[in-house]
Amino acid sequence: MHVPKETILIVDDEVDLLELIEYNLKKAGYNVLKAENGTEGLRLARKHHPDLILLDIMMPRMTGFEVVTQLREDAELKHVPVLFLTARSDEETEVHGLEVGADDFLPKPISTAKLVARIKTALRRAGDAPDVGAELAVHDLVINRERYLVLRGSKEFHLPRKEFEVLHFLASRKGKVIDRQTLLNEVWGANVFVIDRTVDVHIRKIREKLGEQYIETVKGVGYRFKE
Amino acid sequence: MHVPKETILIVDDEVDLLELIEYNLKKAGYNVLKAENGTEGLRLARKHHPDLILLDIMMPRMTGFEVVTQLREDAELKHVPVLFLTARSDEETEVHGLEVGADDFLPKPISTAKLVARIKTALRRAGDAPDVGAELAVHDLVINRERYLVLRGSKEFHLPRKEFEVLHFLASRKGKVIDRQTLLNEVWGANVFVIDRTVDVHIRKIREKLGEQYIETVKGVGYRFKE
DNA sequence: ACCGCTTTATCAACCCCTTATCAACATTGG
DNA sequence: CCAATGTTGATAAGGGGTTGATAAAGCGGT
Repeated sequence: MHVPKETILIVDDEVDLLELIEYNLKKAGYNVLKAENGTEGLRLARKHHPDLILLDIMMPRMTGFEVVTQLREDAELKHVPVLFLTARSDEETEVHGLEVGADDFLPKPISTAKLVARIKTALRRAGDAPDVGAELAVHDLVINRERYLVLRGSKEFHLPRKEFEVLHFLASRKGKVIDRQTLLNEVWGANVFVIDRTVDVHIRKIREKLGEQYIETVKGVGYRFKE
Repeated sequence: MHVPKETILIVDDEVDLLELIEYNLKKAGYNVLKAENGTEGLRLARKHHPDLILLDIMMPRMTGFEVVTQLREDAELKHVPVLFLTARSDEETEVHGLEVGADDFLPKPISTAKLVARIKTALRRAGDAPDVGAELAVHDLVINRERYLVLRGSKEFHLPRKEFEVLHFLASRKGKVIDRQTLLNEVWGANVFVIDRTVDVHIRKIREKLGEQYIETVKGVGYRFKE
């Protein structure tokens, strides 16, 4: 069994440190992406979906806090663990960092052993989350996330992105009733200005293509993928 | 809407510190369980399923490491977040602690603000994981809130929203008599203009579907879920 | 211009609340 | 002790309003 290496994004404006950490993490077996400021970090995160992000707080133009805030609003990135790495270790900063949605708060400098231990821990936790693999088999369907494709037997269904994401989200939590707001938060991303009637339309489109037998309406509450 | 407070188990052999932390966490709104050694801590954990465990490492008879190892082998407790809290802050100990399955590693002493921030973060992450505690088993019924359905054996009952909420509220307080006004406040929400005869009708609907054997009328007072 | 996402509009279903009536039981006056 | 009356809950039924389904059109990007 070959385990693909996890990818870690490091964002720090001190280039020397950036390269030192990169060296150490690569030696520990990770893929590494680098960014020298928050804007670039966000861009790389959205493009490559790293498994974890190491983030400096004090950076020109955009602080680490702002980066995390933006990450947490993005449906695709909201569950990526973020570790703050900074020389500023005053209490207020730390508390604020954790509250804004970071997963850990590490002093700078930090030994490689400690850093790797913290990274492993964060990745392990993220692995506990309902993060399904590339394929999700449910009922007589196979939902393949890599190929954006749904299979029933040998028949292929090509769903557009949002429809696919909605189906995938419901199927990955089959049995559970999901309310529209949760769907909007998880599939569309937080504070995106979208009316929740939109969800109905996507549900209907999915039912048109796959049939009525999968998604059940729970009036006044939400939708559920039948068990 | 009622939000049950999270329960935190503290395990430390220094009684003074135990009580100090207890005081601070209670003030922050948590339920607190205390244990003065690892064995007792494990016993309490298995009995009460706390939402988070604060664990000292250096304790007589059983170290924190051993406690975590045992916790991680228990299916019911393997996902409960564990925060180590200790005066020993040498690197080897910390790395080992994280590797053995702890979620965080905090120096002792620590300010209340930092401690609470770390606790919140750990609980938030745990909340992302699948939630097992959403089921309420009572009599021969299983009331599953996240699936919004009631099971008796293999038979499923789909109750509309209000009926479900009423049943769930009564069942979660089985034995207690609940008067109509309380039901209206808790299920319908405060300051909603609804006549309390409405409650009767919903009770009747529930009885029609599930039978008479669950909800008992206490004349002049309210309703009670039979024990 | 096509395609996918979102909104809007209309319609149908059904849930929730009310109302009305009846039954059970308690209370009061004779 | 009994009848009359009041109180309280059970039951049946209907209307109003909320909610979801559906069709269709607008919109923005590729």
